Amino acid sequence: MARERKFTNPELFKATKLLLIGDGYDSFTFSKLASMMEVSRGSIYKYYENKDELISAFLVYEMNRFLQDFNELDKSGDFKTQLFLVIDFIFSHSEIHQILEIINQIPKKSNNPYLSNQTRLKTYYVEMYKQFQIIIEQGKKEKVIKNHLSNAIILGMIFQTIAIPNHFGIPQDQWIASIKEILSEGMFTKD
Amino acid sequence: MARERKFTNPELFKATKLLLIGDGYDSFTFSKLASMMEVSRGSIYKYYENKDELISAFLVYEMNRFLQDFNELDKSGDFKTQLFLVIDFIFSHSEIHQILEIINQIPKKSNNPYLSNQTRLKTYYVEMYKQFQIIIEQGKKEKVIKNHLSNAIILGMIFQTIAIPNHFGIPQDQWIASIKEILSEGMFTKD
DNA sequence: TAAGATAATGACACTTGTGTCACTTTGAAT
DNA sequence: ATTCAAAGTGACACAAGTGTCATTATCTTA
Repeated sequence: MARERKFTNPELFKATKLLLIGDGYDSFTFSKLASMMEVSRGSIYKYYENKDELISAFLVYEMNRFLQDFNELDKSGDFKTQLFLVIDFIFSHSEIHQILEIINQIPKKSNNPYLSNQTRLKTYYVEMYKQFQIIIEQGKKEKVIKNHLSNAIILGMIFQTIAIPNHFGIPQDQWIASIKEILSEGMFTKD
Repeated sequence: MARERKFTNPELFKATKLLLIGDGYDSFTFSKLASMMEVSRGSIYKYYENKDELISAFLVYEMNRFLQDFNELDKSGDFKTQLFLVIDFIFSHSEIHQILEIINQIPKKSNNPYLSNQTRLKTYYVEMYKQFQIIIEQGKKEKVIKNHLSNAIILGMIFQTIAIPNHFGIPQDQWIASIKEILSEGMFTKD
């Protein structure tokens, strides 16, 4: 017994993603979003009180999907296969790097009373880290990964590499192959 | 036969750097800068037409200093020593990563007639790349660096690593040592 | 087909930043 | 001491984003 909605939440998030990845957090405005959705700006306020609330909800949505996809990865196979599978996975979800950066750009306000999206985001973050830690620990146990390297640096290196700008347009598969090689064996020749 | 200035250019750039590195390009405003310098906003307009012009000038200034410092590095010693010297250097100038990112955030306008700061910035960028390329090429000639890895990816890996967030507060020297090790020998144990 | 619940709209008041400029202040040179 | 060029100021008009809300539109169901 009500009017039909002109847009769904997933549609909203799709447009949000485009704007966020294209222009970044600061340039994101309800005006742009509304005109992209061909909807009045006021209507968005019916569902989200402001920019930060919408973006938080969007990030939760994205992280959720990311973790879900990650959990569906094939967990069989030896460690090396699994590590490379994970690297491929991260590359095929390369927006995750920008998304994680946006999380830190949302100003922390002490407004929401109970479990706000902000807190939930942190939970997801920790959850993601745990998942990766498990794999790394396994690698160390199997003595494939050097034991004296901290998990933090290994995780950091893997995540950071997806953000390396490919200025010279090297083909994606060659690019990824090189990264895998450097991460595992380094850039030096064997002596 | 004129009044004394309340602030010098280097002072202006110092404050600019603080604001840019702290809050990023988008949040940078003349208001904040003026209040940080304890000067009226209008006075800054005496020297720079707008935010973009000031930031361009600042970036030129910073890149200049960076390249100058870089050129003063000890160029003797074998390749490995030199590479590690460069990595140490980049880490001790870790703001360079954020500065390079800001360059891409300045909107490109077709206003300035001749050699604008924007073009000069590109020149510096290319210049910097050349300097590093030379070292890498030498490494390849000396057969220390694997020949089949593209310079782009080697440079990218080195630069990107300085931006890895050290969430767990691992001591700087241990952190850098790990990065050097991974970059050169990888994270896998020798089989 | 009329009711009424919900969706959407657009105008309003407010905030923050921008760029300009007539005016005031300052201090070195005469 | 006076002059005056350059430095500095703050008010003004404008632009763009924000959040609100009375009003209008649309769809379902009874």
